[in-house]
Amino acid sequence: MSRYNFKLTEDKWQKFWEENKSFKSEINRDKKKYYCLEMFPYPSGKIHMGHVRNYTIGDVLSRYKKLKGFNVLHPMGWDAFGMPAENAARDNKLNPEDWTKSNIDTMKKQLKKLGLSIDWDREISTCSEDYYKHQQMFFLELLEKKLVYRKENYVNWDPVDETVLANEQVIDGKGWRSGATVERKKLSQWFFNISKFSQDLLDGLEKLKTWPNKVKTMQKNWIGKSFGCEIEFKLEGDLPVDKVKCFTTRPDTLFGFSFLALSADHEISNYYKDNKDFIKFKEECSKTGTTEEAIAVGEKIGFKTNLKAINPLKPDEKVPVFFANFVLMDYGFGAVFGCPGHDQRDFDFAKKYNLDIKTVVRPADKSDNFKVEREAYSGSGILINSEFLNGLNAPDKSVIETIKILEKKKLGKKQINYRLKDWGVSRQRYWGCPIPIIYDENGDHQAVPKSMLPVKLPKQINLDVKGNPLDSKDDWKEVTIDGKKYTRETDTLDTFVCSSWYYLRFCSPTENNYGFNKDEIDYWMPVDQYIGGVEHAILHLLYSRFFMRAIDYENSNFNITEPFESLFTQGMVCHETYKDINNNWLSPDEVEKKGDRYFNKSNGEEIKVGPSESMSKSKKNVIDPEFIINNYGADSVRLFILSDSPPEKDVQWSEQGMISSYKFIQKLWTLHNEIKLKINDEKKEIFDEELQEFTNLTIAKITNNLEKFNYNVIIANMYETYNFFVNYLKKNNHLKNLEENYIKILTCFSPIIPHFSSECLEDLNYNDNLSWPKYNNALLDKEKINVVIQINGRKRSLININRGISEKDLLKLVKEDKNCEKYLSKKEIKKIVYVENRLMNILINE
RNA sequence: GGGCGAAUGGCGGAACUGGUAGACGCGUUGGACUCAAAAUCCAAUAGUAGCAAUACUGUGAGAGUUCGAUUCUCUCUUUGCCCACCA
Repeated sequence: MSRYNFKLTEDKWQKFWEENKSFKSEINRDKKKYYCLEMFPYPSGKIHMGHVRNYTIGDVLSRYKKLKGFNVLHPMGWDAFGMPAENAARDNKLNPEDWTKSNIDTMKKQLKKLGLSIDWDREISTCSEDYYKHQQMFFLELLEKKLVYRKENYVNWDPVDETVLANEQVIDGKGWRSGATVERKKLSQWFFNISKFSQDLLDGLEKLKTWPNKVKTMQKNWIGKSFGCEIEFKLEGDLPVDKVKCFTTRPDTLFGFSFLALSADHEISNYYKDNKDFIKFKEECSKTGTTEEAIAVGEKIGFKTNLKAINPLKPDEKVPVFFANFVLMDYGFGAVFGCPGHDQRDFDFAKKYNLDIKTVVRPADKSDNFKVEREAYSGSGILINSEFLNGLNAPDKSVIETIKILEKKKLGKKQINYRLKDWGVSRQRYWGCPIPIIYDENGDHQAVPKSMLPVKLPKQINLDVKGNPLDSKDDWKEVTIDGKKYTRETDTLDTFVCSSWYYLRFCSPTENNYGFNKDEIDYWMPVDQYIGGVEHAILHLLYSRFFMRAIDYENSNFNITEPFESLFTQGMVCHETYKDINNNWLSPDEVEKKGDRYFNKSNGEEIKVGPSESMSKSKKNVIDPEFIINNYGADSVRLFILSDSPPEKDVQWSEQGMISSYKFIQKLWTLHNEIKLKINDEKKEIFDEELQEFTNLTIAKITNNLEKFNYNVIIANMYETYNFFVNYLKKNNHLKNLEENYIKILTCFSPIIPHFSSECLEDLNYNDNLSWPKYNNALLDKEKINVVIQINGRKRSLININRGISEKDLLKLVKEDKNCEKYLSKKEIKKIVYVENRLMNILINE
């Protein structure tokens, strides 16, 4: 017998699958479809371990479903637009397209080495004209449906690079590249009206039974529905404004009203734009750190106006009006009614500016003399000091009652508010999908005629300019249509737009007239299982859910509204981090372990070992998958990446673990050859029940664990199976039923280690067309079973009996049992709990 | 500040619907093979006591429900993740 040569075997099968188009998927209405999708990768250069984990999980599922008889769609593509390409191209004097395409080539080869069951004929890339053409059409469609609009909005502006920065590019308030202090700047940008679907997106979550609750909760919070009331406050003062609207969830505390706070961007601020103190105040506001935490914890500051606001329920009561840094312009109406007694933030503000703190809610167990002192009381209770509202239960009853009263008096009305904001999709970047809009000489926008789509990105581009490179590309920017001159929109679309509909494109990747073909969509959609990182729990998934609704809005193309039927979020791949004495990060292959200590390979210095963290280039704690695949083989890598932790949790990369997976494949090969010998044995006469039972149980376990994503347990089942066979074959020969059972076992292993299984099956003259073995439920219950005997709840013995023995007969055996005898003799039995075939608990007097 | 999880040997983790806690792997220890090492194979491995049979303790802490709790309920501790001045 020769050693298992993973290189030859894996190459052979990968070639076989490719040449035979083993994973090609076509509509077949006689079969049930299964659409398995993993989040497509960004072509950053090389695949990383996170990809290996993600795509292995998806591949196991796809292969399993295929064996189960489903018509499986398992595609792969590239999320190919984005900033890294632009940066890398500028740094290396390349073209973003060339950089991206070469990365795709590399990564595609690497992914193929994993032996994934992917239909590569459906490969798509979002940076191809063929893809973004349809995206531009969608954009124009949404524009027609008024789901796209243009408005002014604040952006992070880098004054040195003259460019817009994404939030993650702002580090400590400074631009990541230039180091210049980032400014807020108003720019006119394109928006998708996602907030129109707030309620619908919220309701849709209810239908997603197999999404992790964690993700659903995050989306729910992100949408942020709150029930309350809009109230109009009359203003008095020396300005030509006489009223302002506020949104509140607690109108019932209106008698605790002691100030009104406006956002510094509120329209009333226009009257103060030349006021020196106000300008100073605004500057002060922008100083408090930029991190969200700093803003949340930061000091509350205000600017007092000469205005007075009138309490609508108590017209003789007038309170001061402030501008305050904690009031957000884009939530509610950019104005808050302050009730310091029952809101901590208002309380802090009132303390600082010496405003009244009125108590209008008391806890149920306190008297009406209760007074808010050290901190606001925001719990439930009873309304007090509130005239006609006194005695109401707060907040449940009192809020509804108050709204009724306000509505009757025409002072306000019930309102539901959402935190979800419209999606700004403009990016001042070159490497993205061009927005198909042109501006005429008056600056008015209009759609690029559909016949002129796609608006192609210019191939030649100078990236060494300030701001958006497209802005400087005059020969591209200026167009003449029917003799009229226009200027193109130079903003490109957020890459999240590309990934919001790619799952539709996979269904009909070559459809030329439209983004998808309805027949194909009807057959393949929705995605039955979507798999990816939890970092996309909010934006990507919400945008995709929005996009399905938006495309369907007023069209009704689809029978479905939710794109992803099930969602699985896998954990990250982690590794220890290493630092030398100068606090420089070191990569694992620069480090050598001797005993419990670690040393730098090149100079022998001792290394500090840090905590295990998600693999990242910046911390250098990365393991290159290609290197590992070349060394140990794809099956070993697949085995290891699944073995150590449940797929939804983080997994710790371990060289030891990797080696042991490699060895396991070798051991399986040795076992295979032993089994083959015994299968070819001439004298096959014994039909063994134990083997039959074991195989049946194993199939049951693996099947159930596959269904529940307990992939780590499947690896344990595989080891168990190996151990069983090794011991079993030592004792048993001339087996008639060995071949049949072994083939079933190999089939069960094949989703995890497909190359190895295919090789073994072929070695025994079985072809690839096997189906998933069924297990027999009846056979799961063995004749002879162990029953636990407890005495007063403590395990005292284990008795091997025939299934279904009566309580009486078992008790007899128990009394004879030497372990139980000493506890039971001369003791009175008070009670017996008998769970058939499982356990007997005998209660006695001690 | 708000929300959602998690806590089991030296480590990663198993445990169906409340019914034998610690499957499987790593590590460690001992042994076989070898001139030796690697590889491989065999055995042991929660803790305490014991030669052993066995007994007691044990799933973050404390209570509760139950014949019986890793699993259900309550309180607390620690920890992770997400969101964050959302009116």
